[in-house]
Amino acid sequence: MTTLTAHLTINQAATTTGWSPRMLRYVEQLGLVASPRSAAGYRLYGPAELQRLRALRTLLEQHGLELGDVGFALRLRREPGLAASLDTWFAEHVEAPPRRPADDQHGEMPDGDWLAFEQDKHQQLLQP
Amino acid sequence: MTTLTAHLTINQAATTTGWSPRMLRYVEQLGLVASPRSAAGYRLYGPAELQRLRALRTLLEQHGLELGDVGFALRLRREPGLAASLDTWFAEHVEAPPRRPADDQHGEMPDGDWLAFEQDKHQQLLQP
DNA sequence: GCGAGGTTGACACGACCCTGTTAAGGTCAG
DNA sequence: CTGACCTTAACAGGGTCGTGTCAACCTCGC
Repeated sequence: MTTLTAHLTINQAATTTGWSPRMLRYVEQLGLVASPRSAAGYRLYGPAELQRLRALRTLLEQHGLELGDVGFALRLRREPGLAASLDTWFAEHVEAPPRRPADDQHGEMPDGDWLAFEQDKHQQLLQP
Repeated sequence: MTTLTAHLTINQAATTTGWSPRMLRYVEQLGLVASPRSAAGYRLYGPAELQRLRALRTLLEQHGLELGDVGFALRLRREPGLAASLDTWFAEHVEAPPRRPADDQHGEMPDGDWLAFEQDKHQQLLQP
C-alpha cells in the first residue's frame, strides 16, 4: 500500500477528498481538476489537486451547485464571446428594462403600429 | 380572433417567435421572459417581450446553449456571492496555478509533510 | 350563451446527465 | 511472478430537462 509516495493514487485521493474514483475521472473530464500523470499514465494527485477537490466540494455544497454548473461557468470564462452575448441579452432585456416606472397595470397604449412585426426574418446559423 | 388588440396572446406570440406556447410558459417559469398579464390573467406579449424571445432564440442557437444554461447565468447575476465564490475558485485553482514550469515528469519531492491533511474539517452550510 | 382560446396542473416520453459497475488489459512492488 | 492497483471503454439505472398533450376550468367576443 506504500503509505508514503509523495503523490496519491486515484483511490487514495478519493478516500481523502470524499469523491469516488469514478467522479475524480469525471471531474477531470469536465476540465475542472486534472492531475499530472506518471510516465505510465497513472494519475498522481498532489496537495494542490487535493485542495482543489476539497474546495470544489464545498463550493458545490455551499451554493447547491452541480458539476455541470461549474463546467458552464468554466465555459463562460473560456469563451468571452459567449459571456458578452449573455451580458448583452441580460442588459437589454432583464436587468434594466427602461420602461418608465408606474405605467403598467393596463396601459392601453392604443398606438397599434408596432404590430408591423411581420417582416421578421431570422437567419439560423448552425455551426456543424 | 380580434386581430388587433395591442398585445399578442400566447398563441399569437408563439407563431411569431417560433416558440411553442408550452415553451413560452416554460421560459417564463425559468424567469427569463415574463409577460405582463391582463386583469383576467392572460399573458399579453408586447413588442419588448417578442424581441426578448427572438433574441433568446438566436442566443441559444449561436452558442449551442440550453435554457438551463441561461437560467444559471441569470442566477449568477442575481447572486453575487455565488459569482464571487466561483471567481475565487477559478482564480485559485484553474486560471493561474503558479507551479514553476518544467518541473513535472516524476518530481520525487520526498518531503512527506503535507500529508498531514487529516485535520480537514468542512462545515456544510445549508440555506433552507 | 356559445365557441374559440386562455389558465394551471399533471402525466408521458425521449434525451441526456450523473454515478456505479464491469470488462480487458497495462504497471508496480514484494 | 503474482496480486493489487491503475488505465480506458462501455453498459446500466435513476434523475432531470425539454416538450407535447390532456383535463378541468375560466374568459372574451359575438
